[in-house]
Amino acid sequence: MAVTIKDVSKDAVVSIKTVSRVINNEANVAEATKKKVLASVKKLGFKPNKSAQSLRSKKSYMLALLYDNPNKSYLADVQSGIFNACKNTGYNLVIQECDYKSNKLKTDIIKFVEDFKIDGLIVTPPLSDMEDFLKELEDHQIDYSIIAPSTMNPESLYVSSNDYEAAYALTSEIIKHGHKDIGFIKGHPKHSASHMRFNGYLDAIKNHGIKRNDQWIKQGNFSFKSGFDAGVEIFHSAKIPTAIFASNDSMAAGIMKSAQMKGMQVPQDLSLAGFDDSPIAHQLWPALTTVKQPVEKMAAHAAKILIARFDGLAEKTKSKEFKSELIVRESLKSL
Amino acid sequence: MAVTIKDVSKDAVVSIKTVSRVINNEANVAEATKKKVLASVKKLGFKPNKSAQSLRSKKSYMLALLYDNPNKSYLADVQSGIFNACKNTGYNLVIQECDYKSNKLKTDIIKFVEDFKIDGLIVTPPLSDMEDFLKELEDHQIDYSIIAPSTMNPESLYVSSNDYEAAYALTSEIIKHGHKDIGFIKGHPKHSASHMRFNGYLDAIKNHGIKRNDQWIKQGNFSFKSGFDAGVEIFHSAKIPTAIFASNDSMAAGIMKSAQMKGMQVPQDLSLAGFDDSPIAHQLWPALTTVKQPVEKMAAHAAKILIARFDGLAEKTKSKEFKSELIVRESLKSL
DNA sequence: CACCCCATTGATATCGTTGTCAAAGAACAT
DNA sequence: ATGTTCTTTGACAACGATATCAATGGGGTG
Repeated sequence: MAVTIKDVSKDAVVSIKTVSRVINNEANVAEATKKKVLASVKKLGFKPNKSAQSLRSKKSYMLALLYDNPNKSYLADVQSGIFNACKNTGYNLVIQECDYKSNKLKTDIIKFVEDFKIDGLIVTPPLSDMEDFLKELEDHQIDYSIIAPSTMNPESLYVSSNDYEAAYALTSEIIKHGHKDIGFIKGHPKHSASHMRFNGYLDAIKNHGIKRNDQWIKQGNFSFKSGFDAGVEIFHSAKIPTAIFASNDSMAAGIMKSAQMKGMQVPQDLSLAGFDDSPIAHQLWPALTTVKQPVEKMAAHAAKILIARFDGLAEKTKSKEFKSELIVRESLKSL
Repeated sequence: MAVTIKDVSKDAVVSIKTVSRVINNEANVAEATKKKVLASVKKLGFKPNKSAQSLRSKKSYMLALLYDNPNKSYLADVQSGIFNACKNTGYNLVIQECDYKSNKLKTDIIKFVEDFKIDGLIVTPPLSDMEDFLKELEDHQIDYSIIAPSTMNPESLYVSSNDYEAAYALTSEIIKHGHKDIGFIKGHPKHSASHMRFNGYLDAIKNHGIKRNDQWIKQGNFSFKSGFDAGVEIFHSAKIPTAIFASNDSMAAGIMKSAQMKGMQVPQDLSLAGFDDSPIAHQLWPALTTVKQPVEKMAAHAAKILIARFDGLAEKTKSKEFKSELIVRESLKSL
């Protein structure tokens, strides 16, 4: 039989309520009492029973990760980060796959949260970009923390990355390698990251005096196939760019394939850049020049600020922007 | 305030215990009573409170997925399968990352299970191959279900795949394409799948009258780098095989890179095959010939048999072997 | 010195289920 | 008719925490 609060109270010769006060860090407990109780807790190896706590306090100690993103490596990183943040906090994570296109999305999620008494949500793109969805959560007083928000509302909890700057930097790097004819493959239109990356690209070429050529700018959706298709289209045009910047690595891989099928060599005939530094980026040959976001750290922080809010420590941990890192690999060549 | 068992008992005019009996499908409830109660449950939208159930019944309704596997796409698939199986069962999943090399592994996991009162474990390779670890679980009477066991103990719960046969079939397919000089890259030695795949390869070449050439057989560990290194070694030898079968896709990608860096073309100069059908398999060019396992379905089944055991339905859902599927793509060429 | 206030502590009710055990009634055997 | 067994049902305790509210006592105030 496990150790209960009762055992501790006996051992420390105080009431169970006092033990409860100590383990919940409540105010108004004499320092001496606190020490005594903590000693007993340690001695007996007491761990509060989650079910009993939940039952009485109406909290589940469960966070849920909402996602609708086919990128498995991204999902794995996000999860991993959240798990690390949850460690030793008493909170646990459940994963909830969603369909952002479903018109039942809102009601389904509300129901899910209420059924499981989820304490808070961690929302990833593209759900994080759906204003009406977030509004609905607020209307139901559901706490949430956003990874990659589209607008940085100072009152909401979020972690963001500097996609615009990173795309600007990567584009500048490509230009620095002597390229002037640079294509761009846009990401999924529902992800705000797509627009930030695109704007970074646009501003970078503009500031370097390069004119935008819409023949080389294609709409993709972050999938390999959309990259491949975009490549086929671009390589069909009269003049072919010397470099292409795809909004993520999968699409860059698609372009690489379409280029190679056309008999072009990367990077000799075409330089290529992606975004995300997913596993494929370095497993391709040539390996992709790309941008690495600290996804795990971001996810961990998203979880931390959410938990901090529950525990009334909102002051200490705040929303934050994370910096990405440029990774230059073989797929980018100087002209 | 949510609907409780008390509300239902009032509405159906029975005792709360009888409601409890009905929702737990206990025996010895008159058919008429059962109907009456179920009607009230539906009418009021009653959902048992998990915390209260857990507290009283000493069950957490939580399964844990144990893994120590760098393959993110595999992890995502396994998870996804388990989540699907959990849906509507009342069970939830928590993920636990492990370090199979840690000497604290056993005690850590036991502690984890006891702290969180985990009802059952789903164990993936390479943990599933550690006999002593599994023994320890049994000694502590912890229920578990294995994905890809090394030995199929009829008394334990498991889902397996026919790695041997699949490797045999794939090797035969390579031979059918006219290849006689076929290299092989072994997987991580701690994964039983590695040996099954290797044996499939060995038996296939033997039965086709091909002699084993140990210069073309290299030890890998499922990582891209180990594949790359193996490729470098092989291509360094006097005679180079016309085809290489790597025990997974990442290693095949590594070989592809090392081949291309040597100026060899795949599949013109070298045919290549992988295993797993991970995302990279079709994002490479040429796309990899490989073997696809129904990982999601397997994981779902692993969860199902575990839950069935808890619910005393062990008879209906049993351990099972799943069949893999050969996927022939561009990387394999006829000589 | 009497009074009040506030910090500290504890007795007990409570959360929403399941477990125990006994009672009531039906069914069957003698 | 009586005793026995089995099925069905309910009253109440119990799980292990937190919440409420009252009791206690030390310190400050007039």
